[in-house]
Amino acid sequence: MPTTLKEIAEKINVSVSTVSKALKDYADVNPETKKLILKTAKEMNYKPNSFAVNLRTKESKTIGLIVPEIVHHFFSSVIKGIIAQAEKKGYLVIILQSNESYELEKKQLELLQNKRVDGILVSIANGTSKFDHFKEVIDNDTPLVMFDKIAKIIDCSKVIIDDRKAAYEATKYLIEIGCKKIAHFRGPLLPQNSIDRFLGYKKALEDFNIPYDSKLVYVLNDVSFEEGKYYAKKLVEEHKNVDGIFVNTDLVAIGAITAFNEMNIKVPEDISIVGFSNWFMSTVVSPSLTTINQPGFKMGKEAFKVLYKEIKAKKKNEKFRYKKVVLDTDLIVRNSTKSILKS
Amino acid sequence: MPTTLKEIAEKINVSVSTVSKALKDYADVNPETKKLILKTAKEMNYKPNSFAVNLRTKESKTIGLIVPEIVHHFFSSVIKGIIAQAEKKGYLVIILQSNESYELEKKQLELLQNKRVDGILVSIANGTSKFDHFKEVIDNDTPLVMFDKIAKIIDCSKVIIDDRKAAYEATKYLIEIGCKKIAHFRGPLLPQNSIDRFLGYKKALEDFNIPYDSKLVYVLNDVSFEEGKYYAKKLVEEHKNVDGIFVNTDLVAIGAITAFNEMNIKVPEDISIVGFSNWFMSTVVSPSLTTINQPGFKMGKEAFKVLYKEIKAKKKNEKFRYKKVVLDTDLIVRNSTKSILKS
DNA sequence: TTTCTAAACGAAAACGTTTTCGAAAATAAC
DNA sequence: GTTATTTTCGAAAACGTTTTCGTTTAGAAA
Repeated sequence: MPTTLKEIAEKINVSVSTVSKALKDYADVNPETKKLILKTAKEMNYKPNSFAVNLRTKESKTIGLIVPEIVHHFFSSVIKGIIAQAEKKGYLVIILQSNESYELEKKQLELLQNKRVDGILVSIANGTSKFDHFKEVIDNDTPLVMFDKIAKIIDCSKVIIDDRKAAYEATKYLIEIGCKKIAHFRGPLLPQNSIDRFLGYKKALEDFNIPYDSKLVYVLNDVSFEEGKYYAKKLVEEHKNVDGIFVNTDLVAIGAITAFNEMNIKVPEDISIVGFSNWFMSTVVSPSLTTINQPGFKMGKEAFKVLYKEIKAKKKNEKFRYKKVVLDTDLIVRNSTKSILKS
Repeated sequence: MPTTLKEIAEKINVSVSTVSKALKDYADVNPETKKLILKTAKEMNYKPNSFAVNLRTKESKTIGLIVPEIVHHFFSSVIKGIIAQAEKKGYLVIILQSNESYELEKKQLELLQNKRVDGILVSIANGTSKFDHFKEVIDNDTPLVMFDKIAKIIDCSKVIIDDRKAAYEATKYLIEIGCKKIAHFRGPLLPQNSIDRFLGYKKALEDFNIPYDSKLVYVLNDVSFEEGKYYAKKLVEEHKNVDGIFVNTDLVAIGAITAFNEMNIKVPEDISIVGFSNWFMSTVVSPSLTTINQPGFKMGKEAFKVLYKEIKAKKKNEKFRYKKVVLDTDLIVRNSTKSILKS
């Protein structure tokens, strides 16, 4: 049904090659005929058959993206950034979600390679601890860049934040406003981010001569509102005089705030809370949550930019070095923290 | 670099056709040779070149999806549903976002058609009031289904909720718990959903003999937390004894709750509030928000199912009737509403 | 006139698959 | 032994591009 080069060619009695060349602005076609071709192409509403173009050029102007979860403020921000940047460069984005599962992640990675996307963007599932499937992608010569949840062991480009530094800043801030006994709520052991945030917390305590107490570190079973509530209650049962908490994730922090509200413990007067991620809901909760801003949109844009460079380099058979982009985070002070220093 | 049919054929001295047929389980190939072909194909790690397959079969097993906004609890839920269902059927999903802009939506629709996706799923931008670009898609014989934000004027399959009925239920509930003076916060005039929700509100008042007062209906400039706060304050300035509000969207309702909290007006004791959408944050705010659950994930699944049927029908040259799927909503009662009837 | 150059075009291969159709070989029927 | 049928295979076209390379023609140079 759609117009083809052949039909245009027949209509005005030239060859297919000439039509193709005219449309692609080759030099060896008479300006007059070119004009005619362009005109009739428009008249016949010609649109190149992308399947044929893909086959010929061996590229699809499409990339694949795997995220652990789509319904998630941070990841959807990243997705938005990726799509926005990709669109600028004429690329489309196929999105898959691993549901934090290693098996799914692996299968989807194969799926994307079989579809022959030009490149792949991935944030690793919590469930993956083997990384051979990523190696295969790289061996396969498919450009790959990881973002946010990365595998340190895999040699490829990465776009991340400095979790450790950000956690350090958050904890340091609590110390600076006068907190003396600072707890930490963290997620499960696996993802590197959890570890790094914990290490940042610990380092800040050390640097400011606050003794580290492992009993003040709570490892949650999962990152949820309920867990936040539960452990906030547990914390007040088990400890007295805790005046600050650095929480792994906003959602958990909000759970904690809710629990404190219910227990009539005043946030921030009695206890200051700092979250992590700057989810939208943190602006909306009462008191609004002091947190670390994780630049999702920007991370998405940067991730695509890096991938784009790799795709271009591969096309020209150029060598390139893997890049590691570390994005700045910043502390956003809201109403869940307050200085308790006497001035 | 990747293995082709030709390479397999040469290796074991058969023709390309035979290899292809063996891999596709045609009847006219000797079981012995078939076994051999399958074996060597596996050894050589053969993966069909999807570009060539697309060109031959004229389908890409890929659909396009346009949403107004990705960073949005409802839409990301829909996206998740679409991707999940598509994956089951072996389809991939290319996602674009219109940013509520007509121009972008139009351009992206063309983009997807030029990419020759097998079908398109779309939720219409607030900014579009002309619908010719959708007509073109249909004339072009590309399966199209609209969801949530649809164009009544366009004849195609649709998956929606009954906004009017849901709003009716919400308002009816407020009446049943004893509210006598019920305000309504609504979004801008354009999207049909806003209108329908308003009509449901109005109808409920009529049915229960509560006089409709247009001064109690506030038309917000945009759907935001701040607008919710602003109009909540305005409401208490302009009216006394308002004991219930039906709000267009959770986010606005949460803004209103926050404003009431600040003004020391007790929710739900002094005023009951019902939202709309059941965003995740509604479970997390204090008091938690009574609201209408909008089944995003299910809507996504259903939308893909309908599209899939159309794709299949088109492939077999069958006629099909456009389908209209109306999904159930339900009222989720939480702590922002409370009966004020004397028992 | 002949020779050379440049401009303009087209033939054809190639990308890798799918599928039709005819041919060959093997087997069955007679 | 001949004829009919089945089984198995492969040639080739087709999908719609892109791109190389050769050919033609016109004009310039000699």
